[in-house]
Amino acid sequence: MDHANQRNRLQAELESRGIQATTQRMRIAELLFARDQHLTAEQIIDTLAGQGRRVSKATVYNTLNLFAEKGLLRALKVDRERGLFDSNMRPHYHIHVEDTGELIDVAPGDVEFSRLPALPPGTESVAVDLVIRVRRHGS
Amino acid sequence: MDHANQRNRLQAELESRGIQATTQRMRIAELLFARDQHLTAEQIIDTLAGQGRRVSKATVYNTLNLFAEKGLLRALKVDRERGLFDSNMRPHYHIHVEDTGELIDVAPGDVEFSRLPALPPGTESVAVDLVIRVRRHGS
DNA sequence: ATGGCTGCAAATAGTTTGCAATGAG
DNA sequence: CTCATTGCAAACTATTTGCAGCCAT
Repeated sequence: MDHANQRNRLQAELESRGIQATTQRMRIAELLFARDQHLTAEQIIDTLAGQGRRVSKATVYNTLNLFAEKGLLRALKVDRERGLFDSNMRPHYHIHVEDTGELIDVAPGDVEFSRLPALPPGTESVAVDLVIRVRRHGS
Repeated sequence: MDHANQRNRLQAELESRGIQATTQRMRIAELLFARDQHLTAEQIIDTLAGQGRRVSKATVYNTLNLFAEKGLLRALKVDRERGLFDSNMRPHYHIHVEDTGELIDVAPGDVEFSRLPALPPGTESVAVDLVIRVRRHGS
């Protein structure tokens, strides 16, 4: 009962954050949290549709925003055109390959800061977003 | 003739990059390059309008994209809603104050990396975008 | 019954584009 | 004169919202 176990764990996770584990939300959660990944709203809609598990655009967006607000995923804004939702909440960084649009995860251990700026008084750091933009040689 | 000097320098800069220094482009350039700053397209339109130097939305966007393409400014995508155009092309980083939307420049010397990831083979780094997101304590 | 959730379609916001008129060299 | 640029309005895209019906409790 591995799959059912996974579902139960997910459901418990949602409910522990005050999110009702409805059918549609569970479908989205199962897809997103199957592994660390970054997906667009459209990819989620299309993937679910391809599985015969249609969820409306409005519900997908509402759910993604709800999840992000509740700390289950992180909304990324790497390129101008689309938003990404990252199911990996552990600290990590990204490499953005501009030629392909590909977004590669960088393990937190692969980046180290020996110096960081003082923050404005009265504020605390919420996140450190690092995106290394790369391009194929000579393009 | 300091102001005229500044204009001439700007005009030469545009032309050296193959950009015709038209009236509208010069207005936008004078505003943007007066100092290091990040402006939205709307702020530029409104500021120019307030000076009685109306430039159409289409031209503002076309010009900003052209400037960015030619390496005169950098398009930033810090929050989901609006794009920013940064007139400071020197390497630097940002602190984003989430409560206010404010974007603060961080001098390059205030950040130091003691470790960075290997890049995908065949690619070279174009930029390193670092945004430290902060929030007022307890908000 | 009640209140939240879903889906549709319409609305919104930022940005882009087609095209006729205008401007620069 | 010729070609690039401008401005208008319409188009577009991603995302959000109003609201009626639905579902679960």
